[in-house]
Amino acid sequence: MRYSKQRKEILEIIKTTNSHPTADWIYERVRTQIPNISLGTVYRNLRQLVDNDLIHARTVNGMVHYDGNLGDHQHFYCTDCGILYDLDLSLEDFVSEITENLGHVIHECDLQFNGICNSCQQEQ
Amino acid sequence: MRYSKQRKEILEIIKTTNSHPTADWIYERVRTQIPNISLGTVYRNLRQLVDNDLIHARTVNGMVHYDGNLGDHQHFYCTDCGILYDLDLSLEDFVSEITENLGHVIHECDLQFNGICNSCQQEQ
DNA sequence: CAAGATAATAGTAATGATTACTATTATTTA
DNA sequence: TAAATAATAGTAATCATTACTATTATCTTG
Ligand SMILES: [Mn+2]
Ligand SMILES: [Mn+2]
Ligand SMILES: [Zn+2]
Ligand SMILES: [Zn+2]
Repeated sequence: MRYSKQRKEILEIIKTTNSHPTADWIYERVRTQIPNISLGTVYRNLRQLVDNDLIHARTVNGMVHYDGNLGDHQHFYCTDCGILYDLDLSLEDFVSEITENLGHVIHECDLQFNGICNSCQQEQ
Repeated sequence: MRYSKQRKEILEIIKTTNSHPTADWIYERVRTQIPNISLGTVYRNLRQLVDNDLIHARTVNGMVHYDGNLGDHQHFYCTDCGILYDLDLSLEDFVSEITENLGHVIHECDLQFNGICNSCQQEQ
């Protein structure tokens, strides 16, 4: 992976913002530094950075949000303002942490594990 | 909400399958019963059924999967075969349940809460 | 420091899932 | 039965993302 100023700038933007920006937001932001950058370049770099595990991607409401925080953490998504908050929870008491300490109201708990299932392991 | 045979058939398909089908899969399936049904009709009905809480929708890998199981449950997504398994976990020991009892290998834990955040509640 | 090798870019076209539109048809209600 | 209107089929439009291509920038190696 070579380092272009486009790639450096995109990575810098994601690393220095904690608002989980979308591709379009990043595109508008990087254009203030590199006005003639292509939207295709932004998407291509985002995919490369995700593939090389330099950033993370997560889909919220059908839109991909990018995350420069690589540490193991969870999120709270507000369906009203659309902010995707970082959470750092012990799994035992995460519900009371959110509702009592942070004061958020939980409408939905979206919990999903990804990995390789039992039957797929048998086949290898 | 009136009841057309298209709507009845779509709901029936989702309620009687536990494989979390996509819009396109449902479209192909319902076409065996109603050959000239429109893809637009499938999408329109899926949205209506979700809005009226008769089915649930969840996005996995950028594709929307529909779920006729309205009970509170979690999922295990296999990145190899793409199967989205239902889980019914007590939150205390869900990891050992998945790894030890079910034999799946967890690569990712995707945990997200949706609701109304503290600051949004203040404004109302 | 060249110079060749090739990864990355800008610009644009294509894709694919979903939504919008419109004239027609089916369902409900009285 | 007939008016009111929700739903439909078919198609066009949208929008995020990906693919393509000729050109440019970066890396490597002598
Ligand atoms: Mn985060
Ligand atoms: Mn399910
Ligand atoms: Zn909020
Ligand atoms: Zn599997």
